[in-house]
Amino acid sequence: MKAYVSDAVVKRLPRYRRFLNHLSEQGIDKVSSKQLGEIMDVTASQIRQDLNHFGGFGQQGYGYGVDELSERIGEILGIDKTYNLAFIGCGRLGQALINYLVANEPNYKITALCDLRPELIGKEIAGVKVTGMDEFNKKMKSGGIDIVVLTVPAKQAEAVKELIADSDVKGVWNFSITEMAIKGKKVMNMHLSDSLQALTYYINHPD
Amino acid sequence: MKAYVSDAVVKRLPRYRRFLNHLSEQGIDKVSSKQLGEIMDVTASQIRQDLNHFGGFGQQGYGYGVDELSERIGEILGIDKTYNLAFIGCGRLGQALINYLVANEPNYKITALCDLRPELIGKEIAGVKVTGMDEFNKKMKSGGIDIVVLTVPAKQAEAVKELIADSDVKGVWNFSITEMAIKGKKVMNMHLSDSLQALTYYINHPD
DNA sequence: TTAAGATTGATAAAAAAGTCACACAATCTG
DNA sequence: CAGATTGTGTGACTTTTTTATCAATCTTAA
Repeated sequence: MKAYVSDAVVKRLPRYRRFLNHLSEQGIDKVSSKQLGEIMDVTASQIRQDLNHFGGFGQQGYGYGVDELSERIGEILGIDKTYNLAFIGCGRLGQALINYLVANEPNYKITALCDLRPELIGKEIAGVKVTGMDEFNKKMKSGGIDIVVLTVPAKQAEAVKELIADSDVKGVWNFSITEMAIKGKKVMNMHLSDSLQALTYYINHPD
Repeated sequence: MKAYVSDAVVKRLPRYRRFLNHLSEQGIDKVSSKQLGEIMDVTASQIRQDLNHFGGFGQQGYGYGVDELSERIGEILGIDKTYNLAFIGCGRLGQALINYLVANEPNYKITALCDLRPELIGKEIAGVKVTGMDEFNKKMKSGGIDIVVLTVPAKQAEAVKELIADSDVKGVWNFSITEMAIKGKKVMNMHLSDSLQALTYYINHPD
């Protein structure tokens, strides 16, 4: 078990898992680092080295058990445990993400929802009632929320920064245009349009 | 003008632009690389070196004009020109993205929409009618679509791969779980849940 | 108008981070 | 037992980031 794991490795873990799950769906139950590398377009070396950060999951002369490795990577990521999510902003994007998580990521529990728009307050989404900010603040302060998902305009994102900073929330999945950095909290800034703009660059600069 | 620009630089360009636009909104019209670096938490050197790939946009002894630099970066990215987008999949995520683009990115024109679900076909979103696949195929083949946005389940994503490969589409903004690589097309694989899983890792491994 | 100070554009070089190839004992499969 | 493949380490290599220069030239204030 290595002490430090680089961002590059962490980012690759979910990708390994995705390909492993795909193999599993195809009924394939074992895979060597060489085979997996060919499918994923990375070197066998890198796969073995990445996994080596966390210990040995394979068997010499055999390879890796597809389901087992997927599960182990899940444990490394911590996605075998459950997490309570609070959504700030329940517009189209918020609802799309809720929808997506309910369908694909059962370990992320939708626990609290809020929005400023009166027409959304009181509405039930994925079995959870949308509340206004006052009630939501109380819920945040009473604890138990692990991750906040921010799907609000930049201005409102700024406004809830302090609320998050004062809570025991551990992470923020930030889809707002604002870039967040909150002391003591992990923030994943998504910036969807950045990626569209980068794609646009590449479209205009084919090699 | 340098020949090769690394991915890392391209990815930073939209971020520079975001911060510049934020400064502009605050009424600030000039900024030095040093100041900008402090705000963005990067070194002044990196900013100057990144921009140096594309030519000089600043003035000695003065700094950079905020609006001008933002505009220039926009030109480098190519987002000063307009692009025609086709959406494959008009569920919640598709609609959320359409909504977002209409509000924030006027140069990306929603041109064609399709979905398999009968209840969506015929519906109008952002002034464009959702069609079934047959009609959509025709539209794709007749050309003029620059970017396809994929917001469908993995299975359907696989099915449209060929359609995209045979079209004159230049890029794919892929939100499906499938990882795409299409010869001659630029693909930006989004994989939202990968980032949530990486965030989960960091929550469990605070430093 | 002029001098002082600031800042860019450009280049080079050093440092850090990340990737890859190779090696080989250990040990599993068949 | 033969063949395959992992776990692990090492070193080379590539890519990216950072630091350091310094002439050119702009702004600003006197």
